[in-house]
Amino acid sequence: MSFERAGNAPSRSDQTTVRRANLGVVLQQIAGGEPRSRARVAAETGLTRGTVSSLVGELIELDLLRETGEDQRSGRAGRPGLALEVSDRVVAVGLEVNVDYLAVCVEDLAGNVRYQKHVHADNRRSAFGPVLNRLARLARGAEKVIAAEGLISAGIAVALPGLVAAESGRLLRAPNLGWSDIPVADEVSSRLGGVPVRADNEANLAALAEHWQGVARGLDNFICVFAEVGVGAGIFIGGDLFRGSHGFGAELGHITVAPGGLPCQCGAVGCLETIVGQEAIARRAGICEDDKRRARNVTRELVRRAEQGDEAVIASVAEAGHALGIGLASAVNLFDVDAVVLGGCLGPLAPWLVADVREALGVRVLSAGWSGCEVLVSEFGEGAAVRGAAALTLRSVLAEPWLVAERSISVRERVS
Amino acid sequence: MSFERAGNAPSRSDQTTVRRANLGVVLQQIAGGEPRSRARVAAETGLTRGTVSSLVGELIELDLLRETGEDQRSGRAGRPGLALEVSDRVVAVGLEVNVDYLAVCVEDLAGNVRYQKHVHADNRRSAFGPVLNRLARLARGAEKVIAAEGLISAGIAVALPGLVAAESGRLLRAPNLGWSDIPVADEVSSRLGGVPVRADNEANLAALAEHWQGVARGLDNFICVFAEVGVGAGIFIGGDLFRGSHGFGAELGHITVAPGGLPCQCGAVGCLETIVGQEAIARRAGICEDDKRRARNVTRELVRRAEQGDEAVIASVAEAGHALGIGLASAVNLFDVDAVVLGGCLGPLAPWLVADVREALGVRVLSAGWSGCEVLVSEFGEGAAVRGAAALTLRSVLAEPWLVAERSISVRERVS
DNA sequence: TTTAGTTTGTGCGACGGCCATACAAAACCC
DNA sequence: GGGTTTTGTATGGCCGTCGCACAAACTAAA
Repeated sequence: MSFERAGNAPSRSDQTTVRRANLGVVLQQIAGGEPRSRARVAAETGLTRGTVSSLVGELIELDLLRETGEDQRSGRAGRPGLALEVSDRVVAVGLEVNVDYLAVCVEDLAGNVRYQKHVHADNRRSAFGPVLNRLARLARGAEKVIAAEGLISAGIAVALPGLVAAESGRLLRAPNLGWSDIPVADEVSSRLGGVPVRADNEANLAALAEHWQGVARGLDNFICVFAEVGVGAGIFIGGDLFRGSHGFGAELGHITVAPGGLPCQCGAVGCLETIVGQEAIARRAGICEDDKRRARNVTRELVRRAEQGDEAVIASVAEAGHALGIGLASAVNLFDVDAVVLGGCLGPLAPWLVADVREALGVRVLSAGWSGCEVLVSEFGEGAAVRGAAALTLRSVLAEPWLVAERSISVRERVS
Repeated sequence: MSFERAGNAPSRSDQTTVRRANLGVVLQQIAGGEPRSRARVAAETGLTRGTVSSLVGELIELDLLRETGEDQRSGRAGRPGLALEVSDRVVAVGLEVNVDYLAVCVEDLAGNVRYQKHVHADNRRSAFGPVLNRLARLARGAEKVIAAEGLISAGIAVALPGLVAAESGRLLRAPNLGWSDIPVADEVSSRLGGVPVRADNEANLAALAEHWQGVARGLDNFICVFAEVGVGAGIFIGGDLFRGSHGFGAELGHITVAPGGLPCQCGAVGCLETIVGQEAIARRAGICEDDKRRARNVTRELVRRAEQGDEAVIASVAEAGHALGIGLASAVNLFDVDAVVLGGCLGPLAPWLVADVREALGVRVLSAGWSGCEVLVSEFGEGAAVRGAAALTLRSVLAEPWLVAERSISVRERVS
């Protein structure tokens, strides 16, 4: 008790703190745009050319940067600089467990997808053991590719459709999978020989993906709605994922939008999820269980019918858009974000609901007159969450480059 | 364009960065609890005793710390340490403009109120010029006290009932004052001879006060509802005030809780403010304009009648509690905070609405099972916002102690 | 009273980081 | 080809923390 620090006071600094911070600054500077020379990085960051040289040297040593020929700035006087780019050798593995599929991807620091696999599987009523076994098999496939191409894995993360305690990687509750209180990160880790594994909510990771390589690139404050069966959201504040005190934040699906409405699984009444979820839309549109089974993918069926002009579907989707707009307006009034990204099944359905969302936001957002809140549509298909899982690791590499040394050592030990 | 840094990348570090960070760490450590010796600070922060000695020396030089006799740890072996405490000479001035009063306070780093004044004034339809003149007169009174007692002013901040752009200190819109787009910070500053002045929303500052010296001490994540005529909120996330992208966040009053409800001033329908605001409660309780004028203070009248068992009032307040609970549940589902603080007129009315708020939160907060969200009642009366205005400056002194040198120099120049 | 043991605060040299400066290399311009 | 400009590196200086040593001040025990 007597040794705890008051509040969340920042901890002490040190010369190594300085070094680490500057390693991050330089790396992010170079990763954040086109290739740059050392001199340009120095000018942009305020560091000296000499210091940047030293930092870059260390980052090259760590395989995080590489020199790629000359800077293309033809015509100007002076010695040309050597272009520095982010390395294509350091990669991260993303995994995803969802209701009807499993997925892997391997992505490098530059944002290129180096490997990808997506397998259908009805996980609704499977026990977690066999499902995680299959997931681990996918992961080992990815590791084989990584080894074959001589890449360096910086870490593994899993996207999960439910409430996740991000620090421990424990899945607390996933109603749509029927799982509860499962230490997914540890389970996956032990199946892969003890490599460290992280886990997080799919909506959070989808938001991360949108920020990393999606439509929200460059936006530091936005909300990413991620609707499938349930409705989740990932919230970016100040360039970082907002998780709340306990990591249970952003439960947009359980905002009350219809106080006298339908009962929700969560025990309350009139939650957004009872109107906007895939199932809810399908039900209102008169799509029965048989139809769903035949189509295998509810969203695709909805899109098909909407394209054919099915009025019941179009009306149902529009109703979802309206309710979503109301819920989002509350969220925007609270978070004052620059943009809202519609993801998951809302992407394909966007043509029939964006207008309603925009209208509701225009009317209900208090600061609409000062700061318009854009409505963007995700361009990832089902891949947002896996991509985000990889991005989780990649972002932490950029923020804390010095950790790569430790990470890659542990991997090398494992391989040898 | 070519010189902007990618995203919100942290800027470069330096040895001075280290020094400044550690000055803050040491100062906050000492300010955050009972008096401590240098050795104890060293043990708690991880710094060396030597380094702490050096840092403490500089902080004493800046008048931020002082040695107060010996550490009271009788009985233990060894040389006793010299107790270090936060100085009582550095103070901040808080100002407040509200609908029916103006206020000042002078508070020191230890949280003691050194001076305080509260004057009634109907600012509803006054032009801003005369009102700010009166406010400046109050501020000069405070400055006189500061000079007389040999204190050092670290800054001035103003609490305002409306939308404020915190960086510029500009009041964008205050419906209840009838003001819009007024550079309050600059106006007050020029009336005080050019001292730097900041301005912020009253709800934000009330939240700051609750965190600084109120019921939310030690809580890093909470929402402070601040209801008077309008309903605002200040949100603390990770130990800091959350302002959103443009500083227009936390507009809890304009969350939709009754989609088919009453029209709101803001143009939307069914906003929380139409049910929970002072006027709304009074209207439902059947308190007419004459009653209000006679009582001069609507809240006190409501409390009086509720204490006498007036059923219309009690029902109206309970209805407000219910609606507030619904709105807060949405906010808690999004922000996942540890606690909710009821402030402003909700403090006195708490006995007749806390139960309803608690119940609504219990039912509607998704994570209620894992992490109970406490409902706390503010103990500040009308003083929360002024105290918060002072706290705004005091907190920044703790976080950035080295700035005090510059600040106090500018003040000394002004005085001489 | 004396002695040993413990804790505190300070002084000194070392180490590690960045900055300023100087300098060679590699382009462009005339 | 010489002058100019820009890049990248090497060197000495400055600053801040760390580790260590030491005197001061107190407790406990002989």
